[in-house]
Formats: sequence, structure tokens, C-alpha cells
Amino acid sequence: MKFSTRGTYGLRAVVELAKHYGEGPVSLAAVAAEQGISEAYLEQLMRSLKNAGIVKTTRGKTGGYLLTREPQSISVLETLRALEGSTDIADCVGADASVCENACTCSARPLFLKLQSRINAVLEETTIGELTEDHIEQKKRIEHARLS
Amino acid sequence: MKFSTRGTYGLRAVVELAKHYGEGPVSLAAVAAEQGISEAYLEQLMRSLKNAGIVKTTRGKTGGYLLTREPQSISVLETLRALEGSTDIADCVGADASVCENACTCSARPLFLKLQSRINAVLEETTIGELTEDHIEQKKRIEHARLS
DNA sequence: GATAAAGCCGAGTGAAACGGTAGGGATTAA
DNA sequence: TTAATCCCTACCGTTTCACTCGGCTTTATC
Repeated sequence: MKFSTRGTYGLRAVVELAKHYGEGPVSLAAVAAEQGISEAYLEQLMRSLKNAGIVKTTRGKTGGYLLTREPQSISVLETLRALEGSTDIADCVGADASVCENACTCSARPLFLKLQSRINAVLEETTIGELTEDHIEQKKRIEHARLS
Repeated sequence: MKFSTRGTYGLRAVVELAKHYGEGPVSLAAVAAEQGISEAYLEQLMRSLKNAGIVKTTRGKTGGYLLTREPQSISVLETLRALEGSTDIADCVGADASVCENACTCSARPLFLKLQSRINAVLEETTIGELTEDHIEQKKRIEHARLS
């Protein structure tokens, strides 16, 4: 039940793009530097995000990455799905429950279903826009505390 | 964000013991057979559960495993903690947040905290007793459907 | 048109975790 | 005494994770 760095880094990268939403493309190097992530690794994550239609790119010099939509319209759920393939905690929850042959007699399954629905609720209702606002607020508070 | 077999099997084993609560010890072999788990593997899980004070044992012939308390008083949270060490989805949530050096500036952390609290709520409020009742009910329904 | 900065892509790799096995020892009811 | 049971340590093959490498294409700028 651990969150992968893939999900975490990817989420942070998307928030970074959201901070510059409407300002033109941001280069991979800039995102990597700001977030302290290896460029080569981040590139892989960006590829997943691009395939999922969450980010788009412009190539050549002055090129970079941009969000395809407003940060408020991008849910954390779809972002994580793009990065990790699935957010399902087990094979027996979600669409293809047939993977687990004894799904209907497993005593843990009711728990999994409940847990999954709660998790999905949070991931679905939280948007990249919110995370971005929170982040900006937080940085302001730190700055303020530092000066006083 | 996948549930380990350790957690799943362990939970199922505890439910199995709960089904026989008050009837004396159940042997490892019996639990393993009923749940379709390798004996040697299950033994490891049982040890973790014993160390955590969730199950106790009697040795020698006719020995076996028993729950230390009523199924209703054992939460899924403590069971999973015993089996998996921790149910934290990231290092920056929970008691020792210092593991993550930039915890206070990470844009993903607020999400993690929210998610963790929702997850813990479910795991805390769900008891082994409930899972056991659900399981018995479910088996009854299947039996009923099969006969008609 | 050359150049340099950017993205695009597939393959590879070391370490750790996962899931499970093996084998022997200690305890105890019958 | 014996056989069934729990107790313990070590090991091991596979997969996943996190990350790297090297070469390619595209494009703004000089």
C-alpha cells in the first residue's frame, strides 16, 4: 500500500505545469530542476501523461510541456491512472473482477470494495488546480514566516 | 497502491479463526487448507499476528491458533499493521514525517494526508467481526442460490 | 544553412521487495 | 515413545521499481 515515486513525481510535475498555465511551454529541464527530479526519469513520466492527453508538447528550441486543459478540470484520479496504469488496490475490485477466481467467497473483498470507493472519491474530487493553490498558499506562508 | 498478498492472506486467516472463535485452537494446516494458502507461507504471517498480540497459540498435538480477543474488538487496521508493518501510503504521513526532507514544500503531501486519513478511517472502523459476519452471510446466499 | 536546444523513443540495469520454499528444532497429547 | 503440532532461520527465484543511456527528430535562432 505504498505510493510509487512515479505517481508522486508525476503529480508534482503536473502541478508545476499548472503553476505556469497560460504562460507557454515549460521545458523538461525546468520542471526537473524545480522539483528535484532526474530529467531522464521525468521524461518517461511525461510521456505517460502525454499519451493520456493530460499534457501536450511543442518541439524544437523554445519547446516544452503544457497542460491540455485548465488545472481545475484535471482530476488527481486521471493523473494517477495515466502514471500508474490503475489505482485499484486489488484485482478483484473494478471492472475486471474475473481475475480473482474466488472473488465471491473471499472474506477480504468487501473491505477492498469499500476502501476502493473511498479512495476513488478522494482522488476524483481533488483536482490539480486545488493542489496547485494549496501549494502556492503554503509557499507564501513559509516565506512570511521566514521574514518575521 | 496495491494490496500485498501478505495483508490479504493474513486477513483471511484471521477471519477463519474468527469463525471458530470460542471453539478451541485451529491448526495451521486447517486454516491453510480452508483458505487455499501454502502452510509454510501462512506460518510466517501467523507469527507476525502472534507478535502483535492478535492471535495466540497452543503447542503440541491438538495445538493450534486462536484469537486473543473477540472478533468485534479487533480492527482491520491493527491486523494489517501487524502483517505489513505499516499502512502508511507514504513516508511523509504519520508519525515520522522527517523522513521526507522537503515534506513542507511537496505539492503532493496535502493529498496524501487526506487520503491517509480516509483510509485509516475505514480500516479503523471495520472489525474482523464484521468481515466474518459478511462472509458467513455471503456463503449462505450462495448456498441458497445453488439449491434453487 | 549550421547549430544548439528542446522533445521522442527503446533498451538496459542494479537493487529491493515480493511471494514462497526448505529443513530442522521444540513442545505436548495420546 | 510417537506423532502432530507450533517455532525459527535461512534461502531463492521472479518481478517490480527507480533510474540511466544513447541515439534520433524537430525547430528557433544566428
